[in-house]
Amino acid sequence: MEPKSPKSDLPTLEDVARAAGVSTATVSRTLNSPDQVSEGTRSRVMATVRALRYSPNFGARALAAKRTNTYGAVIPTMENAIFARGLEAFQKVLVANGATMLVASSSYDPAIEEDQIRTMVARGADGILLIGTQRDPEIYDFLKERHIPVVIAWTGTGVTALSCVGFDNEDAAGKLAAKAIGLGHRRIAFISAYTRNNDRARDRVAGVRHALATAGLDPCDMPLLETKYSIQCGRDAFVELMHARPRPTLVMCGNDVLAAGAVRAAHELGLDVPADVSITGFDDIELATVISPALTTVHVPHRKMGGLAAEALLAQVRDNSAPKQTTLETHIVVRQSLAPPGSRTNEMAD
Amino acid sequence: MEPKSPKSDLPTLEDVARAAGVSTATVSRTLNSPDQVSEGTRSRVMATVRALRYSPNFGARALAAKRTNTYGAVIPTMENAIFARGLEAFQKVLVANGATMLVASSSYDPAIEEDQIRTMVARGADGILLIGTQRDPEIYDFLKERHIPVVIAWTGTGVTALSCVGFDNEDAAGKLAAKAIGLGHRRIAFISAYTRNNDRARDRVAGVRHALATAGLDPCDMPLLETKYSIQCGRDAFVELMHARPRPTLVMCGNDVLAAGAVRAAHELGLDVPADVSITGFDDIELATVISPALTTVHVPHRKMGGLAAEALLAQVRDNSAPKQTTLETHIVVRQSLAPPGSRTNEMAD
DNA sequence: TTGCCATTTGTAAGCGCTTACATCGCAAAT
DNA sequence: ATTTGCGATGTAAGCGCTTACAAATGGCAA
Repeated sequence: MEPKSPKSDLPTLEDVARAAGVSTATVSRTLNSPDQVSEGTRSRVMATVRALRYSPNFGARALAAKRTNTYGAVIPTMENAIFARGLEAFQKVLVANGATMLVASSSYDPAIEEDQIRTMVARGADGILLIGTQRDPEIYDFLKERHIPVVIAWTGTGVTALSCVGFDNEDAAGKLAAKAIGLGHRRIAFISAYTRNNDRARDRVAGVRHALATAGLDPCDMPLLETKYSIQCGRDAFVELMHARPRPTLVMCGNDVLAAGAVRAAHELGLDVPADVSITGFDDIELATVISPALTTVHVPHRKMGGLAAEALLAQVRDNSAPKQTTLETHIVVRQSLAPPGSRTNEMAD
Repeated sequence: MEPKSPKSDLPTLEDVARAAGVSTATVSRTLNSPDQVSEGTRSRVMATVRALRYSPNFGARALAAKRTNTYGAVIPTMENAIFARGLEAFQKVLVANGATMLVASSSYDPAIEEDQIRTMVARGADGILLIGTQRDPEIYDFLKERHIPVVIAWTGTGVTALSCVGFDNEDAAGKLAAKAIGLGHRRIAFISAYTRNNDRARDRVAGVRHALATAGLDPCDMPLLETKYSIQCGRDAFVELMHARPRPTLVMCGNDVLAAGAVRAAHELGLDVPADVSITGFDDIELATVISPALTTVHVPHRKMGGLAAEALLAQVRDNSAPKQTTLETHIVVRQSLAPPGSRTNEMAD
């Protein structure tokens, strides 16, 4: 009897093999492809595995199999309900398929994002979830060179070589604007998240501009304020926009959080929503339903997007299938914050 | 046959060593403990690393070093702003220290949580973040046996052998209740998250009961409804509680989300908050500030908690330091939803 | 000069697992 | 009876890295 490793380490594949009276290959096979092992051997090995409370060593497995069963998600921030929702769904699907999720947030900073992506790859992620398409081409090359499957979420436009699960931000925003224009709004202002590194935000603005143009209005007349993602910022932006004379009859917001801030600001200014000014959001998170008036907004299927993204990624990795583009439908949710422009709009000034 | 193994042609440590004219050990050392290598060699090796765009293989490194630099977080759900906040902070500190975060959510299900914990360990997590203390002792044994450092967040009571970064849920809820009682409230009802597997929720209820008793009231008289974590559920619970006669003058809620639902229900019932009925929350998430009336609630330093949790874990792993218990302070945030019981409380019945 | 020590670098033994390939039985086919 | 084929199992070669230990080098006190 050879003495084993001096310290009481965890049982290894070899320990199991010895105890079960088979080779390590057989143990490995019963764990990874049970159908290649005969019924009898399989149950004997499994019993031993349980008896020894064996659990495969992650590093060794990753090294030998060149697979970690781990997927990375790089998102702007978890503190944004839309990403939290999507991530939760992404993670659920991963777990249901025996995989695990790595998460990193970039705070909307391209440099940090790039760093995080490289870290994910270095950590052996088998695939990566990214938000939006806009980023340095170099990082795409890096990913391609490393053969790391990628799925882009939150946008569906302009993606060809990669998988994506998104929706048409421009079209959705355009439709909401068109609806508002149909209600009689002509003086429309927009509060957007910073568009510099955010293709979704940019697309939404573009959609509204396009709707304006289609209705014969000049898109350049639309006051546009860009700001950070927070209720307070939405509030401040709204106050500033309300200084214009004549005032806008509608303030569209790039997301529900900014819209919530706008609604609050309106209250503070003594303006009634929607009688004095209409406000719209985008995303349809719970927040949109609890404020008063509740927000008319665009519903985005965040959970579905996250879930499908995981499936797309898994398919690429496990079945080595080709990238696939999926576009999801959005729809306008009509609540109380949008109404035809009211009569009090100008009289109440000052 | 050509093995289509994806990441096959990446440079290895050995490639770098050869190109730099040194041994693999030297390259490894330059990467992991640069101060053990002479200036000249170090720069030469680093240059080669950059030239070859070398990146260490994660599996090999984990196997040889028995470390992954990866930490797991097992939380109830990311769709809850309080956990999202905490996680974001946790992750940031990890990244700042060169580590990566694995995330799994349990949906408040102990069986799933246990599974996720085991998965994290199997995935080679160097440490794990857990929410609350209540779970099968067996899983704690498992963690101890595997020598996996753990940090418990969200509660600070009753933890001794493990690190924790939390606050006193019972005390905080008790103080808020005491304040309400001081304002004159006697008929207090409570809407709680399910307490069965949630020690935080249970502690909050206990705190209120304790305050009641201290004020000479019978804690058993307090109507208590347990429900799921959602605005809608808070709404339904509130409606049900309002059927009582005489009606409660204050409905305390175990968290802000339930409170937001309660406020909405009050509006629907034509009740003014706080004139007809007061409502309080717990957590102080943004939601508390955007609804009207804004919620009087307990502020919990979620981000700080997440950040400190990461530091506690890192300290245990890197410095092999002993578990440490940290208790954070909470404080009551006074807004508009709590006021002395009003005169209309009973008259409006019927 | 010699000896000793500190510093720098090299050698090589694993770490625990997967998997290509070899082997072995045994039933079906010839 | 011999051959063939195939499923089940074993053998052993790595996978790419870390690190204990050995070796080489050079400075300096004796």
